[in-house]
Amino acid sequence: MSQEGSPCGPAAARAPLRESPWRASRERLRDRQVKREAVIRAAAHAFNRKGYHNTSLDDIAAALEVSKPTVYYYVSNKEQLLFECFVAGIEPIRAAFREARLMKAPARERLKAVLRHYGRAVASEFGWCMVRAEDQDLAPAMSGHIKALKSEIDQGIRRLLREGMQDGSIHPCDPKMTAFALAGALNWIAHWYRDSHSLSGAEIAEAFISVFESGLTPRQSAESAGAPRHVSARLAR
Amino acid sequence: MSQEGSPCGPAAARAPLRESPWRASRERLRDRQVKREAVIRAAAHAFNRKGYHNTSLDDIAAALEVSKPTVYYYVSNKEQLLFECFVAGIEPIRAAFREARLMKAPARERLKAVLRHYGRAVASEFGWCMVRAEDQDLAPAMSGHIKALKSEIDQGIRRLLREGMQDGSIHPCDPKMTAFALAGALNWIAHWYRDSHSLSGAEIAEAFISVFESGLTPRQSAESAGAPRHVSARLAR
DNA sequence: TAGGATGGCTACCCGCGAGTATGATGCATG
DNA sequence: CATGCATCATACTCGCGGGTAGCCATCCTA
Repeated sequence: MSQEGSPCGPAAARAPLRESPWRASRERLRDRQVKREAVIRAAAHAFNRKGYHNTSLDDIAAALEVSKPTVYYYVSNKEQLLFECFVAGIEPIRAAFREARLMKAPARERLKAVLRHYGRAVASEFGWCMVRAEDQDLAPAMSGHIKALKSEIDQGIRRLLREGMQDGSIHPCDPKMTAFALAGALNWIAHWYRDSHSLSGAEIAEAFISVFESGLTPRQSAESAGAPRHVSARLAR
Repeated sequence: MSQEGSPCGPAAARAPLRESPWRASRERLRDRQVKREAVIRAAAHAFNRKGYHNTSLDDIAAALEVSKPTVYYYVSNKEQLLFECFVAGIEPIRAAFREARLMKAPARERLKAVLRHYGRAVASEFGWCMVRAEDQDLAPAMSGHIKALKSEIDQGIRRLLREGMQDGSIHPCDPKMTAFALAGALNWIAHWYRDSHSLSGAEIAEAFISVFESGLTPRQSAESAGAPRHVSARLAR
């Protein structure tokens, strides 16, 4: 996805047999897919910079140096464009959950692995669209899809939290609220990560995870410097 | 702000002297202020439900059972309406910082106090507007104001974190990233708190704070139930 | 080389919504 | 009663932007 020169697997594999009469048409199909993705990426960038409502399809077309009907040739309407960006943003997170399910490790480690991917996804070029795809902006059908996908993520986090509380790797907590807190913190990355790209998505995720993991209260099992003296563990009330 | 019957101080104080020829005009002025606030609250509610861009001024006028020019009689334009909602949302947080500055307690407690107010503010009727007031949607002037106010909050949190690390009440951490994580989690409340009002803003803030405070990793200084056994402190890497 | 499929452009339609011109009503003052 | 100010409604302008109609170019296939 970093450059357009990434041919999707099957088409590239069958490229050698040039005698097929369908070669050209398959190539065109692949070209079309590449262009379609370019449109979606251009939309994502525009939404990033100016927001969904402040981006016109003329803007997107201009960024691609084509005209508006060309954009409409690849996507049916603006709403679908947002939806595609959303899916592109959220898919890596779903993949992270599938991956985590195969890990044989305590739930806290599996959760951390998911959150790492989550953070990277939010900091990616589709992060903004994923995070900010509002049900208010979309017709009921798409809104339903998006809600379902978001809920899937949310439930996945809650499940990992519950599993962690069972296997003892996670401190007892309210899974719902905790999942909201974790996801919220990570989602919010999309709001401030546009201009200041001083850190990579992975680095941000790592920093956040370390906060989530140990919390604000100092631990006497000092693993860093710090000298909590007159304030030891829990102070008031 | 909870009801319209809250007369601002000075006007109410001078109400007894009815002989003043300016009484009527002052009363009208107060009425005007009350109505203006009603307009702003109506706007906030509409923005809550449908978002800024999907709310027309006709909608707001209809909600107030007046016509559009009436709305324009109290505010100069839509953008200013959003700005007023933003300020109404963020002001309690600024107040919380001022209040915290007077507290004589470890920084972690002062921070918690601020975060409690923060959470309540985000869950308030202006929370959505405060959180979602985009610089992209506003002219440079207002955008600058908003950015400054947001930055003020951010810097305030960072300062409390640093102070906490100095007085030993807060675990060593990167103040910038940690502030982002805290504010992000709380900001995100505005996204899911619209429909499901099962918890109050204060309750949510409390739940979040307990997550931030102790983190996910179980502590052997068990203050809750739970039996972290085979996984004691820090597991891998 | 004809004919169809693919890909693209110019030029348009049209509705929505921000903002306004104009004037009516009512109330206080003189 | 006349004047003036405050308040609000009807009815409008107008530009932006989503979406489309219709036409042209190219290239593959027969």
